[in-house]
Amino acid sequence: MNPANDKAYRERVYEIVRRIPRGRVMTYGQIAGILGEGYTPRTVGYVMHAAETEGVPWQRVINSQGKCSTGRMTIPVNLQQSMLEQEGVEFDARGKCDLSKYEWWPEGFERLNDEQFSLFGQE
DNA sequence: AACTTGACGAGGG
DNA sequence: CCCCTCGCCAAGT
Repeated sequence: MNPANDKAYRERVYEIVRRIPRGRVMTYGQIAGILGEGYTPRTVGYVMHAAETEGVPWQRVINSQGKCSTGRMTIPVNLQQSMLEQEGVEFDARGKCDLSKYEWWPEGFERLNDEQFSLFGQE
């Protein structure tokens, strides 16, 4: 099966992203780690392409260095960064934010198996 | 089918 | 802290 073409595959990523609180962020690798099997930081990044149209707060997902890496694509880095700044996330002059301060972990879900995922969607 | 290019990340120098 | 290499895996050419 082709992960990126599988709706359920993408939904797992979005399900997590939708839960990131305002003013907090998660990294691609972190999400891949939580989902486990079949997910890698790269595929999570790829799935985020379509996030804009899926109604998820895509701006809250950044790279492991605390920077926005949208620059090479259609979305300008400054847009993502300014959206986050509007939520209260502070960046230094080099465009990096303090992950130890803003990184968010969904409570109790350091790693998800199938059973946990079904619970994850419910409040 | 080969080859390049990413919204990535860890590790070494 | 910056730069490079390598592993990763899907897409575009």
